Amino acid sequence: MTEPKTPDAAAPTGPAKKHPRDGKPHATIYDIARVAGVNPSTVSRALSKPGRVSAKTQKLIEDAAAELNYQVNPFARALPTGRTNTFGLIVADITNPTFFDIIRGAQTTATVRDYTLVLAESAESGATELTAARRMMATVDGLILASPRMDDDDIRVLARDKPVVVINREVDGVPCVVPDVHKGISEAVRSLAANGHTKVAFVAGPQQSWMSARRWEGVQAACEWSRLEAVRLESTKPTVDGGRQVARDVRASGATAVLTYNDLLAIGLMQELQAAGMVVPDQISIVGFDDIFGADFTTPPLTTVRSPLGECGSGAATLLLDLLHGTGDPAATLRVETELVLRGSSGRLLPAG
Amino acid sequence: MTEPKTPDAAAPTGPAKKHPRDGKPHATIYDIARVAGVNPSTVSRALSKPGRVSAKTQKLIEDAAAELNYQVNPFARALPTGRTNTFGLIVADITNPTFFDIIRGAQTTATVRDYTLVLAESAESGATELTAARRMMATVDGLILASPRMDDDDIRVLARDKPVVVINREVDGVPCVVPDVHKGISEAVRSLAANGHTKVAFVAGPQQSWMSARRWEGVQAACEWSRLEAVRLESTKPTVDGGRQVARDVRASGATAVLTYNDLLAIGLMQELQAAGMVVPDQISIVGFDDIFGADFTTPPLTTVRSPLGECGSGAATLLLDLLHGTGDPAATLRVETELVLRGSSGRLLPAG
DNA sequence: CAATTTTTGGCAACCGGTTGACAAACGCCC
DNA sequence: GGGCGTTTGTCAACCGGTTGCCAAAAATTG
Repeated sequence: MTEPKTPDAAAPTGPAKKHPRDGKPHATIYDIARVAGVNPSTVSRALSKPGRVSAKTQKLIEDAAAELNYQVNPFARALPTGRTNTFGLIVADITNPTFFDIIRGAQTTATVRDYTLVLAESAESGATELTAARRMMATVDGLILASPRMDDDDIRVLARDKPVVVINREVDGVPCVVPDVHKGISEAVRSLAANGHTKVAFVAGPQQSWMSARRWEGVQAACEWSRLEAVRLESTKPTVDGGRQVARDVRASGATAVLTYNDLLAIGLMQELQAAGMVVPDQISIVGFDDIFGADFTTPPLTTVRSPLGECGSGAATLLLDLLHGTGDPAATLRVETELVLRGSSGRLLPAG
Repeated sequence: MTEPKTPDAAAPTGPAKKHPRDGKPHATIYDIARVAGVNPSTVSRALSKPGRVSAKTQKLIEDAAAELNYQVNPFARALPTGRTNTFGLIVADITNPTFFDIIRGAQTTATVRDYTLVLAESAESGATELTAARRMMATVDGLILASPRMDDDDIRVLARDKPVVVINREVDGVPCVVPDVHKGISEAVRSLAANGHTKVAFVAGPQQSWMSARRWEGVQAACEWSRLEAVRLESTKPTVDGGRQVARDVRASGATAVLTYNDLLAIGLMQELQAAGMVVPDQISIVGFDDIFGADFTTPPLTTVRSPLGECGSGAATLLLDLLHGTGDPAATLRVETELVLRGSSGRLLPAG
């Protein structure tokens, strides 16, 4: 490049390769071997293969390691073995609180099982997601995809390389964690029917969302069973803002109860309807999905079909870790139960007046 | 351990070392070298040192790499160089939405600058935090500590090893990103004074929280300036639940306006006071801190002193990355501005009646 | 006490890149 | 065409662990 040639002017603070920043380089197994008076390979075994060396040398080595306060170099270990004790989690959108709980669940399980979590997001784009996934694949032992936007086939290709677990979607041949919408939705619809509602609107989520399709199916089925009329409305995006925007369609639909693809839509919708002077739930009932953080901050607090998101995250992590350790079914689907959380935003319809 | 001795029963699916799961092992620079008819080191240079090889061989090598769809092995690269293109972020509590925005900001910046973010949490414990930090240090190029709970000295020790940036706290000699509470708080207190309040309570956060101390100082100073009385109340924990618990102390204090250490406390407090029949803001004004996600879901929506958390996250990441690339001041403090977000939970005190 | 089995530790190759030193090849000028 | 400086590519050592194989040492047995 355009660098001056004077060699001694090159390194200002001179971060000599190995020395992290200041003083001494980190201790290696060779240092330990020297201190303990044994061979490096013996140190390696003492530190990773329990029972392979005699108790005496074990102690010798451990003492030396402690003295030098040795820490394994994860890269040196990963290079020959391929194991990193790390797994990746890719979410569609970090902005979306749905994923907060999933992240938390996965993170917790990771820590407990002595793994490290690496996080990435796909910005709701299948292409970005695939890129992120590919990049991650190189550094992790396995991957969790939460609400993936990429094709089934892409997922399967990834899964051939290393264990992959999918959340909120079912992909043939890949282990999945999916909330079973049935119970929660039928509870919700039955509750609405019992409160005198006859026409229910469903505000759908993104087109590519597998989950949105399942929820609409569930709503249709439950409405049919309870002999309610169900109409589907589209949203522009699955956010609070999207909820506000769909408000006029909701009013135009003539439905007296609304289920939305997720809580954010429900919250935005409720805000907009209230701003227009409607009273919730007297004039319209609103039911969300997921029971995200903050769903009970609203007035009235939001009735919602709870998906145990934290459980999804930790369940997926457990599935993955089991897979990594050889136990666990490589094509198991973990179904978690949904349930209605009845709060104030749904209830009996008051006669107009 | 208690493992059976039969050696051939050990590997059920027998994952042959290198082969990820199924077929062929990944391509290496040696493979590329063979295909392109050059030396491996030439391949290495072509792929990482732009301009070091001739355009002709460059192309030759790139084609071969594309054909074999080569991906560098990050471990092999990290081993000699020590660089990983990864940095860590440790937050006190993933449950706490304050950190959501910080995570998001950091993550975004990381992606833009082609870094990977590794996440960990400390469960609000200084000891856990230090352990997590130590563990991470080995695998990352740098570290961001958000609202750290460990000692200043521990932080400085870490910072000697690799670049560290701290959010929400000031540590001498370590680059920090801190919201400057002054502007936001004085706006808030002035607004309260203008609305006829004379006695203000501050609900404090965790003892070890540097930020809580700064906020209390800020409130005291601003109250003095506006000639309001300020009292300090303690909370058990900085959560919605903690907010509920502190409600009786708040009533007992006789204050007509409350500032809380964070929004969660404010939300919990408001819920509890409303449940007890008090009207917000007619009987009591409530002001939170941070403007977290969901702060505007409440009724009335929460007035709060906004800290630009996303900006903190991205700012810290930028600081760190600059440090890693040699630019950037190793002891700079980035101050971000706070501001009052006036919503419905604060206002004029109505005469009792 | 010798013979045999089991432990235990050492040797050396390997994982897949990076990099300093050096030599061959090249372009340029007189 | 010889002398000189610059590219460009090669060699070989190295990063720090892991692991198969073997021999020495220790424990067990007849």
